[in-house]
Amino acid sequence: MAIRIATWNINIVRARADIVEQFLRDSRPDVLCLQETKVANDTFPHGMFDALGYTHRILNGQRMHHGVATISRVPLDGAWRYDWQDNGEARHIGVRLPGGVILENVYVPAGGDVADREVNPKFGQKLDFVERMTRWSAGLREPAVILGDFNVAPLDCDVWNHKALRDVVSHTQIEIDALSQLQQSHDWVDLARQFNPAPEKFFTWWSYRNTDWRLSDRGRRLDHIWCSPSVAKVATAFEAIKDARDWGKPSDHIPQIVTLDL
DNA sequence: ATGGCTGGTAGAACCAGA
Repeated sequence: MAIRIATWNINIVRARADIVEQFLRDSRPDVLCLQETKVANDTFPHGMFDALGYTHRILNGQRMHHGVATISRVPLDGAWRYDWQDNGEARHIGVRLPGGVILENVYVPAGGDVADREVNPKFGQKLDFVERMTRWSAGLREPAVILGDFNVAPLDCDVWNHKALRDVVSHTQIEIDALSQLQQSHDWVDLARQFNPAPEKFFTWWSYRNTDWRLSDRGRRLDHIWCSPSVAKVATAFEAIKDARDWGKPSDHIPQIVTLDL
């Protein structure tokens, strides 16, 4: 059975009703993992998803900040939520897909402005979050997909200008090393790069502050879909919907979709 | 040209995003 799984940092789900609907009508993924929903669970916009047939929803939201949601038109089994910062922020949901593979939807902390945990506690929290994820991942024994906004662009070709960004949070060596440790802990396969190998440039986020984001193309690849080696063997297609960066009032991130023949 | 924008909240000469 083929299942298509999407991830999208939606940057406030209630502000994006029109483009979420456009995406679901056009692309029809089976499962959509959202990050930065920025809405409490009791005010989540359920109606728009029901109307499109996405009747299975697992939420981990909070008012104003962070928040993830896993939304599906196929039944999901189980739900678990990890707090890798141990500070109550809503940044993770795990579910089990039909067929048994688990799906982990994560919003890694952005990490603030300064790449120094002594002067910027948010940067330390980001590194600690990834380190705790790594400990969890090292003990994981079942086939899995882990995806979402990891807020790290690891490769030189994951940013518009490697030299210009090497001291900028999201592309510093210490973050890249932390993400590499996480990846090695389960031999996670980076599906975007399986289908679009380096050194091809590949971005998933462009700042709102570029007046012509497509022309200046100052992007970064912050959003990722990783999977266990056994799952990577049955990944048959990968799409990034770059046009979504121009839809209506857009998110600054674009959706990506993987097809798995489970 | 790393903030030039955006949305939400509060009623800000603000905050966070990354």
